[in-house]
Parts: sequence; structure tokens; C-alpha cells
Amino acid sequence: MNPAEKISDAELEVLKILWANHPPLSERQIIDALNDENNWHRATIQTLLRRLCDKGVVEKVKKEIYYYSARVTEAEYARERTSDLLNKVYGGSAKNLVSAMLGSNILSEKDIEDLGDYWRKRRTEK
Amino acid sequence: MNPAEKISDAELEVLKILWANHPPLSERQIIDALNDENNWHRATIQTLLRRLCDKGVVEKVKKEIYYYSARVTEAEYARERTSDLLNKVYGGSAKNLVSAMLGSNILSEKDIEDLGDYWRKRRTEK
DNA sequence: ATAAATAGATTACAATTGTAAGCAACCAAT
DNA sequence: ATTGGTTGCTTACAATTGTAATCTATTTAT
Repeated sequence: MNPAEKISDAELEVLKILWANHPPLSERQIIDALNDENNWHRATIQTLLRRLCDKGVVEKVKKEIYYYSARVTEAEYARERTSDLLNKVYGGSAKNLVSAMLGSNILSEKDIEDLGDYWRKRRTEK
Repeated sequence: MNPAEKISDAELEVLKILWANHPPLSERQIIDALNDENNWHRATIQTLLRRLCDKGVVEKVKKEIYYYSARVTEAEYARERTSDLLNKVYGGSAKNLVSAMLGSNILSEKDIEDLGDYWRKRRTEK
């Protein structure tokens, strides 16, 4: 159950579809959902689904036909990725991460405003 | 000069050595620095250096012997990685990123304190 | 001058990732 | 019963990554 750094970019796209549509999805539904954006061939998506199952982050359940669902939540995955970034790139310092974001053009003015609001709100709630 | 998602984990370790020691380093110096942590064979490090040069993120300059230095700063790299995380994992929302960090056990109490201080300080400076 | 250490370059090989082709079985419409 | 779409499964193949062995030329210490 240690996802993150093992899920490839292409696999992530498939996972996102599963996260976005809660009930388990059939292969066809996944293909259709993906074709709105990507334009992968069926076989490509099948490969990605198989690899995700092999990695244990997706499961398939037979019910006339196979239905797929994620076994990791988006939040869990995000947590892993974030923690990985924090450690590998910012030496574990969250302050460095945040100040890097503030100091670069990653965030818009509005993003920064929002963050400020968020932070103040959080403080008063405590 | 679009680093980030193309630099592998192992390559990053080498880059970190170059970032940490400002003047250009010889192969030997890099190997010694890396052996404090990793224990890669010389040939492995040579391969990583070559790949980094091929990718254009490191340059080598002959001066009796070759000396290597990074052509991307750590900050640039961090920015790319962070922006990538933000977009691929948090749908571009910095607030989501920060609130995910606050809501998970990624940060210690002290980290959160520090961040709060940082944020307040930043506000008063504005 | 001979042996040992160093620096530079080339080659290798398995695992992972991106991207599919192709076959077999089945269901549906003509 | 034949044709065509759907599901499931297997195989493929190039690029990238992790990890190194090996050969050569050169410098250095004895």
C-alpha cells in the first residue's frame, strides 16, 4: 500500500478516472471517459489497468463483466506524492516548500490571497 | 531547459552534490561526496553524469581534467517539481496542497507552528 | 621502468514505462 | 450461419532507468 512513486504518469490518468467516478467502472466506461481527453487505444488502457492491478492499487471484480475500482484514495496518493516532494526536493522543510511557492510564479495573486484567508480562518478556528 | 519530470531519482542525487558544492567538481570529488551516503560504483556515477550532460542539465568543462557543474539551479528544479505536483495531483489548487499537508501527518506540530509564524511575518512585511 | 591508481569512454543488461497489435470467445443483428 | 462489435488475454517493442563491467590512456609512486 505504498503507492506514490511507483505509479506512472499514464497510470495516474487512469486512476483519476476511477477516483472521479465513484462506482466501479467497466473497461468500456473507462475507455470512454479517457477518450474525452486522451486518445489511447483500448489495448493501451487494458495494459495500464493490468499494471495498476498488478501493483495492487486497483482491483477488478467480476459481475458478468469486470468492474474496476481504486484501492487507494486520491488523498492517500496525494499525501505520498507530497511527502516525497517535501523530502526529496525540500529536505523535509514545509516552510521551504511554501516559501518557494510564494517566491516563484507558481501561484497567482489570487492563489496567495486564498491561502492567506485559509490560514487566518484556520487560526481563528483553533 | 525544462528539467523536472525528466531527471530520474538517481540522477537527482548527483545533481544535489553539484548544488551543494558550488565550484565545479571533478569526477573524483563527486564520487567521494556520494560515497558518504550512497555506495555507487564509479561506473554508475559516470553513467549518471553522462546522462545528465546529455539532458543538458549538467555541463562538463575540461581543465586538465573534467569538472562538472549544474546548469539548472536547485530552485528552478524545485519550482518545476512543485508546479508539476500542483497540477497533476492537486488540480492546480495551492490551497488544496496546503490543506492536504495540514490535514495529513506530513507535517509535525512544529512544522505547522513555523509555517504560521512565516505566514504572519510575511503579512506584516507586506 | 614497472606496478598501481586515475580518468575517460564504451558497452551491457534487467526492470519499468508508453504505446500498441492481435487472437479467442461470445452476443447481436442481418 | 455469417458478420460485426465487445470482452478478456497475451505478446511486442522502443525508450528510460538502475546498476555496473571493462578497456584504454595517463599519471604517480616505488
